Amino acid sequence: MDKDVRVRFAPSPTGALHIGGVRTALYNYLFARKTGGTMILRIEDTDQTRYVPGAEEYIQEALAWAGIELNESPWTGGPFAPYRQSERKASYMEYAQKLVNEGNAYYAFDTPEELEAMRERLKAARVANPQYDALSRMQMRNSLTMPEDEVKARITSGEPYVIRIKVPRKEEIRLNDLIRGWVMVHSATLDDKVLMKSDGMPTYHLANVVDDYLMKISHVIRGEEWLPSAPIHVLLYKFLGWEEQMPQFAHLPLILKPDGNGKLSKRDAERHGFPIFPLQWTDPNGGEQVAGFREEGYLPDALVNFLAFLGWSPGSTEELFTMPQLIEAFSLERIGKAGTKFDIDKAKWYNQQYLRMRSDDELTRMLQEQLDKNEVEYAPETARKVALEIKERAVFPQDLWKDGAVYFIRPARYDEAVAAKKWNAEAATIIEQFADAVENSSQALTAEGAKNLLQEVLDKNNVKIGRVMQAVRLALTGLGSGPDLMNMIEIIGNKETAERLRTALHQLQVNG
RNA sequence: GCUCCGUUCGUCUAGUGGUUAGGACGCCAGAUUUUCAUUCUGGUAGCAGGGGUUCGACUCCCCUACGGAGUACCA
Repeated sequence: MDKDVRVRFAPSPTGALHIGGVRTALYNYLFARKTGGTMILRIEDTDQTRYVPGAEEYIQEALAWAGIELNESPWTGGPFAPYRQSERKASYMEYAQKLVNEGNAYYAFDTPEELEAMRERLKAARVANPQYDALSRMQMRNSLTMPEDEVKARITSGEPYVIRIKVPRKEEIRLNDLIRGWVMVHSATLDDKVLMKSDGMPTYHLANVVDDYLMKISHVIRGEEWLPSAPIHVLLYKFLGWEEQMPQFAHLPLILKPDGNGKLSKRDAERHGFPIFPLQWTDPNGGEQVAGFREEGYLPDALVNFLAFLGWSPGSTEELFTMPQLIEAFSLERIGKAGTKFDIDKAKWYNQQYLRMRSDDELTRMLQEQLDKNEVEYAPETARKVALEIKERAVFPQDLWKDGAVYFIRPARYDEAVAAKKWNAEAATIIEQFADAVENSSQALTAEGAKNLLQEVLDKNNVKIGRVMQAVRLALTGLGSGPDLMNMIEIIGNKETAERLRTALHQLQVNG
């Protein structure tokens, strides 16, 4: 019988959400929607020393921006609240206690120095796997090596202690990962992980198992970095008597740096000049500011599409998928096993595709935003025409402004290389006559009208169009490249056109 | 070191014993164009290596190499 699908994304609020985290959240979300299940967000804040103010708000805003909706979370609430582990603190000790009572966990009083000494000792003895385990625990200070009343006395006297899982000495632990198949680990290679810390908080291992059980999580979809500790989690389900309710696991391939190898880091992103965080993030401590995809002009649906394809593919040759289409096509089986290098060029291509699919209204609004930001005066209908004129060549919304500025602002200077090559007496003559013709034109020039007018001038002087167009462009925009000039004349109008031509005639030296 | 995971064009990938190994990004070339971009067309380039199994392996098994992750009272 199938359980209801309930998945969770469980970030810890230690800073900005990494792009890999966004992908993990996305896969959880797609799976939940695809199966008609429930998407849950749980904040894993059991390490108070690493808590960063603002991180939670950041996570919330980032997911909302990406279009990842939450059915249950600290913000939306839900039947299994609270969704913050720090607020569930009370429940963990109960289960840890149960584990101790049943002989599956024990109290340990070792100081950090003693632990360090133990590791050194084992290393010196050339033990292959120096760790706190079945072999070494009987040499340590814990409830397995101390009389019961001494343990009690230490605890009641307030001596700090942790609770460790008692990993069986010899046992095959098997787990059927949905992406990797059967994974088998021998218990002897596992160490007695701390379950409850001396500050009374659980570690990830205990907290995630307890909460996943209590929240009736059906599938744990998380990064591959968790695979090595998954056997510990399996053991906990077993010890707690929850084997039947144990969720299915799916460990996602990692996102790697674009060159060389290794996990993608903030440093790699900076080195290559692309963001790694969905939103801009300001470190509340250092005040350091790092870029976000959103601020760099990436469209959320483009980023989502790109991210979805980083480790997953629908099996068809289509590449453009909106969120509903992703949901429709998604399946865990089609997630790859191998790590994936981050390719920003592909992300840019997606952005370009999505940008040009935006409606005329949206494109216009994007340009207007840039115009306002740059304090440029404009007529709304002009902004619209320019936006449509630029749209095919833009990758980011800010390109609309970058390439569109010439429609609103006269050239402040003229590209010297182009001037040297294309500006000559012949061109100047044509441009002068063209300026006259534009001024004398009784009606507002259309692109076609402008073209005809120019052609007349050219014919009269017996000059081919290719010889002067670049000069006209230079006169109108100051640049050597750009969108169609005749359309530009129509957009900026007769007067502006003529004035720009005159100014250029004035400013540019004729040589040759 | 130890444990686990992985390995198809530069990159993302399709491919589940018999394919000219397909697509996309990038790159290169050509066409179009008033330039650049767009668009279109074409091209470049790959099964890590070695053993098996089989009539036949990219596909299944083993080994090696290489890469990654984990190895905290962090998640």
